[in-house]
Amino acid sequence: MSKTKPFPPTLKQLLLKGNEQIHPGVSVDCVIFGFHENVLKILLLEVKQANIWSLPGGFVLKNEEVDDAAYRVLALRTGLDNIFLQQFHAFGNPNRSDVTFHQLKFQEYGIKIPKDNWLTQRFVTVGYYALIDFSAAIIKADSYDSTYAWVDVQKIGTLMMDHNFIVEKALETLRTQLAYLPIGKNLLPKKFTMPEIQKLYETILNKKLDRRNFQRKMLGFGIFNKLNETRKGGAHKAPFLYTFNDKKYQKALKDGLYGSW
Amino acid sequence: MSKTKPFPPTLKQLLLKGNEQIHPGVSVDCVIFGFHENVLKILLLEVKQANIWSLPGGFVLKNEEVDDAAYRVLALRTGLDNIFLQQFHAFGNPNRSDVTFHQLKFQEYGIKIPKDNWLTQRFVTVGYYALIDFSAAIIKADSYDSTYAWVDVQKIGTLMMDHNFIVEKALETLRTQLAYLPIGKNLLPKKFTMPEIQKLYETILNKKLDRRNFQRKMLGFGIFNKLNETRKGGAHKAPFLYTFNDKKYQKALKDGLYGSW
DNA sequence: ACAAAAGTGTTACTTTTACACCCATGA
DNA sequence: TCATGGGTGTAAAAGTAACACTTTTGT
Repeated sequence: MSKTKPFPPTLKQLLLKGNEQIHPGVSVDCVIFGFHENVLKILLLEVKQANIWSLPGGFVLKNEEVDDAAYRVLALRTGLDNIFLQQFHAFGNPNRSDVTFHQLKFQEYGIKIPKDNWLTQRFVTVGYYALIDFSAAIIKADSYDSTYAWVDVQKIGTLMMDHNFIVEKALETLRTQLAYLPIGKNLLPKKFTMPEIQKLYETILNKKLDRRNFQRKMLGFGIFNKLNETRKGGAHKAPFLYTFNDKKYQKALKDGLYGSW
Repeated sequence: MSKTKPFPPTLKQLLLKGNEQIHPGVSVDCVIFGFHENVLKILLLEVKQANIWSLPGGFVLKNEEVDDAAYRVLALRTGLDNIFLQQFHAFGNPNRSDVTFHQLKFQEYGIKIPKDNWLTQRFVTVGYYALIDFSAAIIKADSYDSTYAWVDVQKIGTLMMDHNFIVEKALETLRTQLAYLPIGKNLLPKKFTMPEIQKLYETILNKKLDRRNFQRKMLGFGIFNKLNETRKGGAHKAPFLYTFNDKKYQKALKDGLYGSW
């Protein structure tokens, strides 16, 4: 500890009185996906003092719906509201506790967290994944003064605690749901091209798809509007732009893309 | 209160010291499916004093994996071990608290639960569903002296708190997973006939299926062994018996039944 | 012998896959 | 003018859906 910063009252309050406002033993963690330059990325925060990266997460307030806690975290971090956010799994490993994380955080202020403080107990965390429009998000690091980064899902290093596992599970869920949910709306800008959404699907599935069959299938879902504009840019024919047909998109979200059986 | 029973020390301990052993604010609830006489049923417990039915559930111990808590509840209730048990959703409504339930329970012993006791706070519950062989289960009601019943999923009345919602969600999950998981192994006896498993599928999907197409599809999965025995009984041709091919079943559980994409 | 339900196969239809040629764009 | 990548259509293959007659069993 080179220098001890003044302990912010809010942090102190968190430590001593947090348990009065915070639902005990439960947290939320968000795997926030964005798609940028044809790469699927997730938003990570760095715990500077601990020199380790983690998922954006937070506590659940007493009297707060757990889903709302996740929305709160998402809005706090991205400035975005009204987003595709989906719970995918609860993680209940008995070793999941943020002891090291919190100790390092508070250590910075010359504070040692007392034994048996509510903060150091095991937290069961509920995992959510969000699909956001990369270009619309304005990321904020948190009061714990972390920094952030968008990291290619293919190149994620070692994360805090079981966060790598959580990301894996989120990806797995996303892959599964791709088959029956209209993914893309929130990951892509309003107007997008077929090659763009195809790239998105290929990235998520980690697999090349046939251009023509992909387009036929996608259009077959009937959830797109074809615009009379093209996106110029490359040394090739300019692809058409599409938007999601909101009404049909909402229906597909509810009913799924296939009936099966 | 006609007569107050002696307050059992274990219950008293639960009230006063439970928070020392129990992970705060989190519980598990199990939707236990069984298939009997061609009807899909779930196991419900009656809270006698409250005259209301509920899902079998329980607390999570400190240092206990949440999944293990669900296994514990399942084993406690059914005597069964090594069962298909799957987490499907966490329920975090801020109103979910067992206040009435617990009050009525303790009232029976002439005890009023103090305000702010750990028992009466909101619990976030993690929902699990299990598929069990109805004929193999030996059901135990719990120390809270409830009684139990297997109830047709089509005829479930009003349950405690949000338990109806939990059951709905479990059914929905089961329906979705039917498309890519080999359901049936745990719901059916070791040997079963095509008409039996078809009935099971029809019940879960709430839809009639074509006998011939169903059989072709099922057998196409390659996870059954056809036996040289038939099940006699009705005034009609005796259907053949099948068993699951364990090796291929396990593989299908892991990889799913289709590849898609 | 009759009613009830199971065994079995074929044909039409739909969906998926594989594949090739032409066209607009920017360098 | 050329390289790049997008637009488009068709034929073969696989999978799904629809459908009828025969067989076994118990009464």
